[in-house]
Amino acid sequence: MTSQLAIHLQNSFDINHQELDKVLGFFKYKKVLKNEILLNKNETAKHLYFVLSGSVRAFFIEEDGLEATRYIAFENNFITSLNSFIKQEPTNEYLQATENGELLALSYDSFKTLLSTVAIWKDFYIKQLEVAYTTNHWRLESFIKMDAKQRYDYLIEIYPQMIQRLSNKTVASYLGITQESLSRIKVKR
Amino acid sequence: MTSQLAIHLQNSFDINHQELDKVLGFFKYKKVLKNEILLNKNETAKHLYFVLSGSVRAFFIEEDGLEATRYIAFENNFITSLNSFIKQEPTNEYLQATENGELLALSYDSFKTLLSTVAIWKDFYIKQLEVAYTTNHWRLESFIKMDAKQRYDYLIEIYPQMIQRLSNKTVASYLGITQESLSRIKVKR
DNA sequence: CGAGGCCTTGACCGCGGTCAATGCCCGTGG
DNA sequence: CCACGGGCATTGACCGCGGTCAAGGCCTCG
Repeated sequence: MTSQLAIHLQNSFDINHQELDKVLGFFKYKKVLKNEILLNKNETAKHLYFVLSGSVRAFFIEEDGLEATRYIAFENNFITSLNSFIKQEPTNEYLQATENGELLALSYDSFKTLLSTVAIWKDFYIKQLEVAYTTNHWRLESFIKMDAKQRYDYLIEIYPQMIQRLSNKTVASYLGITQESLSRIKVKR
Repeated sequence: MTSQLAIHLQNSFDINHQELDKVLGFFKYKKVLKNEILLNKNETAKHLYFVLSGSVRAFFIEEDGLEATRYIAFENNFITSLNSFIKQEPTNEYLQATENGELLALSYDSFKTLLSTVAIWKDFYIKQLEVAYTTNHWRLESFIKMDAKQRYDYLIEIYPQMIQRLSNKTVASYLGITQESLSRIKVKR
């Protein structure tokens, strides 16, 4: 089950077989059901997940009870509550499977071990941080310069799978609007 | 002039004198005037700046001509157009001094050299990425869950210097609102 | 087959943007 | 040193996007 991750890593890094085996050995397979919670608010993120199939989202709940989705990881992407994972402090967000699927989980301890024992793992981590930063940066920009309809149109262009595979409720919470607004936007196209 | 940076690095890292000297040697001193542009849209970010005094902001211009400020660095903080710097691709934002001040500039080539020759520099870079990610993450969250007045109140609490030292126009563009709205918010307090 | 969650539609409203006018501050040059 | 000009701040009138509340229909799953 780790071959999918192996391919992913080899595509991104010049990693030799020894290193690869050592890295893969630390990941644990995990099956998840739609709506299953992987991490709760106020807990500390103890795992970094690699999505083999299905999808996982990170979201937080506002005072008024509305959900806001920060990030959704599909196949071959990593996800965790990064702020919490980095500092090993309690998180303010939830991780939840948005479809039935399969994951590979890397514990924080294993992550640290890899950082200090496998040289290339530092480069991997840097790459992850760069991607996470870039993604977030782009999202912030889109929130500032686009209205809801523009964000929706752009999402269709960039991540059509998000609209196809997820509920309107989840998509709306990712766009930062209510279900009702999303519903109205869709008829206007 | 590099002693200020030396202190900053020693506070954050277990860096020895050899490494420190090597690192400091790559930074170049630069005096800047208020409103001076350090990087233009469509250029590639060739430097990472450390702010000795004054402040520098990163902003982009929306289609309608409105400015949106992404980040403002005060004393003892680093700034660049990170997406552009990482990939050495053209940026879509501007870097501008918001006060008269002094900087230390590290070129991209020097940065790469440090990454491959000074082991601890990788840790420095990881730390920078983590901080940049965390800052951006927090900003995105504040845009989603707070209205303009709440963001302003929070800014006063967290970065009072921003309101004290910068023009309303700049503060408004950082809050993602117009000058007029900021003006109205201030009388309401 | 029943129940609860999701989606849609309508009525209403408030936050923040737009446009415009005026006043103020400050840097620059005669 | 003063006069001028341009950018910045404030205030008012107006409006539109998107949120809120409510009702009704549909789909899914137990």
